[in-house]
Amino acid sequence: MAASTLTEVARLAGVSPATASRVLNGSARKPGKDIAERVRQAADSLGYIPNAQAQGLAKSSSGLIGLIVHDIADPYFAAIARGVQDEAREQRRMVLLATTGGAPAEEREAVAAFAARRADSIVIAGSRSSRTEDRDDNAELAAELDRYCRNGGQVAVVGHPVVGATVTEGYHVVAVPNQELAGALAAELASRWDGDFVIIGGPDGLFTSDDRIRGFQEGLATAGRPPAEVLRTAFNRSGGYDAGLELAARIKAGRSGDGEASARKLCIFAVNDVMAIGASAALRAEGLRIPRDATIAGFDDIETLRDFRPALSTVRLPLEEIGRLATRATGRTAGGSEDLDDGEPGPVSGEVTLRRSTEAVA
Amino acid sequence: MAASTLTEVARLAGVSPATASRVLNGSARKPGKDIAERVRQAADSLGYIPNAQAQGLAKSSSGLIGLIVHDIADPYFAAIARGVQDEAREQRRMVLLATTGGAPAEEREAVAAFAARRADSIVIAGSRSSRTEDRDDNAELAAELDRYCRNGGQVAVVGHPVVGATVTEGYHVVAVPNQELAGALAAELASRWDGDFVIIGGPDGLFTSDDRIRGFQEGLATAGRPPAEVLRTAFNRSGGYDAGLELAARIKAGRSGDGEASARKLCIFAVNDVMAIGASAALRAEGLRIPRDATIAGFDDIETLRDFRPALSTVRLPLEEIGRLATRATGRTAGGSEDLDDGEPGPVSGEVTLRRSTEAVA
DNA sequence: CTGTTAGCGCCTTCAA
DNA sequence: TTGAAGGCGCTAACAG
Repeated sequence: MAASTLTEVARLAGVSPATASRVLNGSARKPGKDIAERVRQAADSLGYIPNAQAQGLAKSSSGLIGLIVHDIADPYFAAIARGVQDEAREQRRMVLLATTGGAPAEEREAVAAFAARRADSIVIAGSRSSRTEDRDDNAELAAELDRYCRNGGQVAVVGHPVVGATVTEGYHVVAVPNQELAGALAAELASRWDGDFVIIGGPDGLFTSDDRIRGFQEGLATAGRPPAEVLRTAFNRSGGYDAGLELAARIKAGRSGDGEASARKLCIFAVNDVMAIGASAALRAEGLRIPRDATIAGFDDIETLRDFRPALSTVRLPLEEIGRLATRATGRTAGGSEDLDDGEPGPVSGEVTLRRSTEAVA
Repeated sequence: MAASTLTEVARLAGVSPATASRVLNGSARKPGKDIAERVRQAADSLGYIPNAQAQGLAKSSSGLIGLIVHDIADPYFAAIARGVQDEAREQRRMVLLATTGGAPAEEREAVAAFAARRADSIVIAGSRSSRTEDRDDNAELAAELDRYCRNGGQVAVVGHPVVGATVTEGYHVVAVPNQELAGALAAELASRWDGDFVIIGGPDGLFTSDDRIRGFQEGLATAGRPPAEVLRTAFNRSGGYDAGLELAARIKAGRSGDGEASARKLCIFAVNDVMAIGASAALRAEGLRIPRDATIAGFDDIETLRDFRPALSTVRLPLEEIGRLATRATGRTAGGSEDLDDGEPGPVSGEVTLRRSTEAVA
């Protein structure tokens, strides 16, 4: 037994499919009140559910919005996804999910899949990368996106534009001031801290990571500090853990050592909270304590991690709002009375949040 | 400029649309090698992307799988979502996401929306509830699901069956042994603990919560312990926090008090990790320490929370696998050579994991 | 092995 | 206001 169709409803109500269609959807012209009622009754007596595929085919628009993330279980992406989902719900659209692990090749695939499903818009939340190994894939991704836009699709990217995209129409970027905020964080830390700084960063070429590193270094420079050493590692908890082990070894060596300058307490900046937590875990595992033996700060202010102790200093990012903004940027319904012609989403703002993990301790 | 169609490709290749279709998809019959090549070239010279909506309409099947969760930003659901997404990817299907906050009315809506999109299957991950206030909505949800199944849809529910569902075909349940595991946890704790137990539970009527409470009580009984008091609160972090405050007050009162039995150290069981973390935060905020002043255990073993200190005793649940199993249960492709006719997914297994938060301390 | 002919379910001109 | 006809892009039966 298949789902009942509009034609069946029409027949039962004794009208033409066209009329039934007009009743059951917000068509421009309104049918007679009496007839409308008959149709509606027929519809739910049959448990009629419109076939969105057919509707989509006919109107060529699907009410679908595609969301691309690295990993939906990563709280950073999960938070953004929540924002996207919320906004989509308000716009009465549905979210299609794709996870790519950050590989541009898979992102390209995802875009193609969304295009195939005729998604009205696509939100890309994962960080862009400029690693040379990804160059070709990035080019293909850009091409795929261009095509998608040229066919009328709307794209919003969180953070950085996709490398090599050439189309401008329908292409939006939700700018995240990673660099400025990292700079502000560095400034704050430098002002209450006279030890050395170390940065735990993601792989070279990851924009988000690179921006935060650059900003932090600038902040240090402005404060008259020398640039911090940068440890490159994976952009996740285990990367943070590895780097943490490395640092723990150094700290211990410096401590038991000959009392050189290296014995000054280290302030660690991990380019995201999850990495910072990993690093903290490693330090702890090596018997070091925060903020006693070293201090540490992260970035993002992930909600789930706020109960950690010592509380993690970080930069608060309105992740949910970012998701919402990205979605909204792609969702302008035609014919708004607004004067502003769908201006780009205002740059989001973050906030340096110092907590216990970077407190100076006697 | 609209996306190019199969017909255009066919024309360019000088063949009929049917032939083009046969080449470009894994049709049963294989066209001539030479002709196939021509079609393929035409296709990607035009940047052809098949219209999934049209394909779906023609084949009445969409390659879509609907996922319903309470909140995608909750790490519990995020983990399950990852499993679903992984499996879907392997099956070359896409995931449609819906979040409902746990309200049966919204779940019903989501099911209807999935049905409209002709999703091949639906995975429901949120806990069922039997609260009387939800009775009507639950009934409607059940009816909607029944209809969906009758129309050939596949449904998998994590945990408990939906209340009132009457159809059996296409209807799968991934059983989670909440009760048994909670019992095992209670047994372990009781064997190394002689203080009082308290349970922080979700609202009355939430199956997952109720099962875990019941199991824990049984475990206590088997160990010859009196039943624990149950505090009802919201099924999330802030619920845990509230209950934690309440308990903190009691502990402090008992401590400074007249040295009655109430001074025995309390062992708290929160029915999920997130609540346990909330409760811990409250205790800490009130100046109490774990496991010194009270001990606490949770349930789920959420990955992101594993770095908390003191490490949280809990019951490990293979969340990702649960998502995968649910998806697989709905995804049997026709014509497998398997002998087993799509048996229900084997019950998942969890594991009691005792860590520092329940350690006895001098 | 290829091409032709019908739809899949709906929307949207057009004419009545 | 309502109905009839055509098409959205593709697949699945038929014929050749």
